[in-house]
Amino acid sequence: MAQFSQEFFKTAMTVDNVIFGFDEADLKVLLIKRGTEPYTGMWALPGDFVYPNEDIDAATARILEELTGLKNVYLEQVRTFGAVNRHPFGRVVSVAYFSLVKINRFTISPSSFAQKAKWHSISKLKELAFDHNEILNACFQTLKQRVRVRPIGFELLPPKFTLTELQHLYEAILELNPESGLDKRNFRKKILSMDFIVDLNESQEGVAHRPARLYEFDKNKYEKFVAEGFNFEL
Amino acid sequence: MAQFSQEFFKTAMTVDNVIFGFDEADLKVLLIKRGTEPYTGMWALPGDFVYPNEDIDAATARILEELTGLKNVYLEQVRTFGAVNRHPFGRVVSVAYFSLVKINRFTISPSSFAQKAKWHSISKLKELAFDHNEILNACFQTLKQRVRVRPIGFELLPPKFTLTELQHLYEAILELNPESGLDKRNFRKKILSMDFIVDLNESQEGVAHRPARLYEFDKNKYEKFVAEGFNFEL
DNA sequence: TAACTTGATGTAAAATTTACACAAACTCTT
DNA sequence: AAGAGTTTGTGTAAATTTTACATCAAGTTA
Repeated sequence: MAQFSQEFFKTAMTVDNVIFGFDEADLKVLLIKRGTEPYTGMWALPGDFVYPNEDIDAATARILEELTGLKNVYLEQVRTFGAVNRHPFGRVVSVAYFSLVKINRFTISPSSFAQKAKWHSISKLKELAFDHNEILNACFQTLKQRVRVRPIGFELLPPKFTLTELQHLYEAILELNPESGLDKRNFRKKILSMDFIVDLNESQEGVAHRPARLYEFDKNKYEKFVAEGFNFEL
Repeated sequence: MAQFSQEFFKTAMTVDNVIFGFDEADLKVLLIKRGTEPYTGMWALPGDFVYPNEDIDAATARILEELTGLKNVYLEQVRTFGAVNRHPFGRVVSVAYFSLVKINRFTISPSSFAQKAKWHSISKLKELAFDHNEILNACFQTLKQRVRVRPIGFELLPPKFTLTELQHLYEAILELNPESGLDKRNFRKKILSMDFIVDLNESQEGVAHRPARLYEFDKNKYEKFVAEGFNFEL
């Protein structure tokens, strides 16, 4: 084993956060336009250095709050990227996270460090700064897996949602094309068999067709079922 | 965003590796007895600093090879632990990996950095150095999930194995007690329906009972099936 | 009031999962 | 060499889950 030595204390840590949002029928990612070297002017994941006295999770929550104003957001660590030459200015190791936000519940903070920030459809991404394409992709794959086995999709929807919205969300995340998509009746059967998705006895208003019923995700009920051995699976 | 500054280049990176092995009926972890400060004399995960010009994956492979002599081992990154005070000597961020080895295919290297290394049953672990209990636990949970959905259990078995051995392996990893365990006939039915687990037409020798047939995992066949859309699931 | 759009709903067939018990093959002991 | 001891290997029926599929209902707009 290497001797304990100051020689090893020369790495910089960053976090990069893949912020997912869902808008109508599209899964989106919030990217910033870089205002500083390197990769100035390119789109990149929002991220920052981890401060010396800051936990890594906290750094991620911090940049998310700076950018969106949101606290208590769903956040999950995915993987750490530390290839020797991934950053042109030195050894910079980045811990990747993804987070799930309700896209219409906030406006991107203008006072933010980002020169410019914008939602991008996941299906139309260009080349990003650093190894951010790779990071984004790893986070997307993890989201795909998680969403089938944990009830986290709701984090992307408004508190009251219709079953069609929920279905479209899953189809977007799982990249199911319209017709190999999920069967409407079977989807609803499965969802409604989960008693923590509760019918609010309210309807949509102002739509030019039969209004859909509204539902909400009851987290407390969900946790109670889990404690009794229930296992979410889509 | 913080200005780019040398102030951030003061972190040390380590890797810690949860090396799993399977012996008879028990899932085990290879731990070392620490010979240096801090936590001298305590059991810990094998790990080391990441060198300035070394990729993180490579550092993990290096310490694994130093300790076991093995190359080309199954290795998976799990999560990064970076709580501010996790290391008493400074900011040390650790990337956790697990690896799967065939426990009888090597002897622990005496020329290793470890004062002493020993296999420990996963079910009887004491207190470990640093946050290594937490790390070990995270890796074990990840293994539990992975093993149901990827054919990695074979990495822990000799190249030729019996179906009973395979079943015991799964029971150990999934922590199924003998009788809520897997049904023998159903387990074999499922395994044998996967055509990449091939009957070698050989039998055990020297056992004091009916000898079992030997099988092997055919990775090429498996990958062919995957390419055709097959999805492993136990 | 007719046309348009999306919402809501049930059933039968197919596939998968579960539960379960006994004869076969080998070694060891006497 | 016969019997005891131990683990291997195998099939079927019932229960459950998954799949495929079409029509009427409830609103708005022209």
